[in-house]
Amino acid sequence: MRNTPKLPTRKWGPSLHPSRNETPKTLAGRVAQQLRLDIIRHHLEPGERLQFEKLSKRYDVGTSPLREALFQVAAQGLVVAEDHKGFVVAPIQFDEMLDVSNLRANLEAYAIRSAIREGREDWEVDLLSAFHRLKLAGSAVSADQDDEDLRTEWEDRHRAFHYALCKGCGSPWLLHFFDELYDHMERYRRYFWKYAERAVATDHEHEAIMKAALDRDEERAVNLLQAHFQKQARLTMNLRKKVERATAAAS
Amino acid sequence: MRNTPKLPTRKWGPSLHPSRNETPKTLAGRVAQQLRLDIIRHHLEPGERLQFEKLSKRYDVGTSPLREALFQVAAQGLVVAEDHKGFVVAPIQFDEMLDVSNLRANLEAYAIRSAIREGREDWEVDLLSAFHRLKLAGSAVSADQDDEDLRTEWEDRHRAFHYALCKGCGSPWLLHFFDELYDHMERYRRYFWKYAERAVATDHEHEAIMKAALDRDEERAVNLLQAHFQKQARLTMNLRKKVERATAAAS
DNA sequence: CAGAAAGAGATTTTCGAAAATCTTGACACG
DNA sequence: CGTGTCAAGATTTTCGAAAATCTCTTTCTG
Repeated sequence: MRNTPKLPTRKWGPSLHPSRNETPKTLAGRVAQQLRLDIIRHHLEPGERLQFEKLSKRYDVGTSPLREALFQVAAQGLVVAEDHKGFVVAPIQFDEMLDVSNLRANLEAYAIRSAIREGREDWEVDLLSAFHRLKLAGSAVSADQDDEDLRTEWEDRHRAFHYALCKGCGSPWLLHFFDELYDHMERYRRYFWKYAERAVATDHEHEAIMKAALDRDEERAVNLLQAHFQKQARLTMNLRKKVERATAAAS
Repeated sequence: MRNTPKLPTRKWGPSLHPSRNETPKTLAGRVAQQLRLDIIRHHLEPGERLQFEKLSKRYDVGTSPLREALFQVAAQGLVVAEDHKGFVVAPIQFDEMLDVSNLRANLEAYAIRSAIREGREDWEVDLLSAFHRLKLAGSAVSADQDDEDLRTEWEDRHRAFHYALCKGCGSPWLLHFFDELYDHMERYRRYFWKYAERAVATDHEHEAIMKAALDRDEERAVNLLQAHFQKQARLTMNLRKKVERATAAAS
């Protein structure tokens, strides 16, 4: 045993979404996180130009960390960068939303299959508790449909539930892609809050999926999941028409 | 028609892998590209520390563009960043390689299904020509198995072939993930050149997949594709043992 | 001798200004 | 009237040095 190389903290996998883990210790990292949230929650408008002077003031940082943050978020697609022309908040595009949704459906179906085959005990436990947390948030939201914070809490738990579903698959790369896609999905979903009627009840769908997963019934679980996504897609299509009518009428 | 908003250059989708499109106009972008290549082609060792002074000299740039480049590549997972401790070339890890391979198998299967259903004429044409280019490179390589440039040319065309296979699916996000994963895969494959016997003939496998795709035979195409990946996975497992024996013997 | 504290040196991170590039609008020309 | 050129202003990109953080060795203490 010559030289014991100091063991790395994380096991392996892509260097992962910095956002959901812990708060970064550098300015750049923290700004990147804030930027992500501001975009997902529409505190920055889709298509808005992100000028350095403005952002510098807004986040109270110099150009270097700002620039680094912007690149981090750009790599994820939430902002788009053009050389020598600066950065722009990614536009809202329905086609992209459907693309993201379809990919998620495929990815999660794949994940759930692996999880059902290989998921260990703690996967089941986590999944169960994630569902209950989601359910609680769900009833809170339906009690007061316009409370922003409640809604945000529900969003977080909804993400956590789907994440828990996938987690058992044991594929860091898949979970990484999950995070990236979910950020976009959440952004789109929040966009629609402005236009849509609220709170489509989906608790029982989630419950059914979870039960199938815990029963280790691969086909049933995947079918329910696919149906879950297809329903979302249908709703999206309807909203699309609605929104397009609304914006057309406004001009 | 009040104000015609100037039409954006790219249609939609994630702001995509800057690497394969065109050379960036900023220093940071160019350095990022170079960095990617240097890592994929093992001009920078796995696990190697990337210090600013060294890299500054190597690429002849200041800290700002270097830092930005590093973040771009880190977002892709080819380098890992740790706050206040700098950047490191992502280590080689067999488990991760299998993960990447499995995900690719799933993603490409999904893509090929969509492509077969929705792919237009130009998809078929591109696929056919990509295959021929691959085949030519293949025979060049088998004629001289140790020529680095030939090998690199083959790699590029191999990527192009798989890309062409997926391209018809019309999902920018999927193609984005494809690029990211393929970079890692290529890196691993090149890593094994050092240890493995060369040039496993796979032309006929590629040809069979392509034919099935052009016949629009979904099931056949997907099955062949899966088999293609499984074969790779088996080879990888064997190599893994080999390499581990080799490195164990060396210490 | 083990373990904590402190300081020097190395390295990363951030800042502010200089350089490079893009945009806009005025002006000249066909 | 449309088109191309040029300069001024706005904005992004890059540089080099200052500030902050980490690492490693030494020293001190129990």
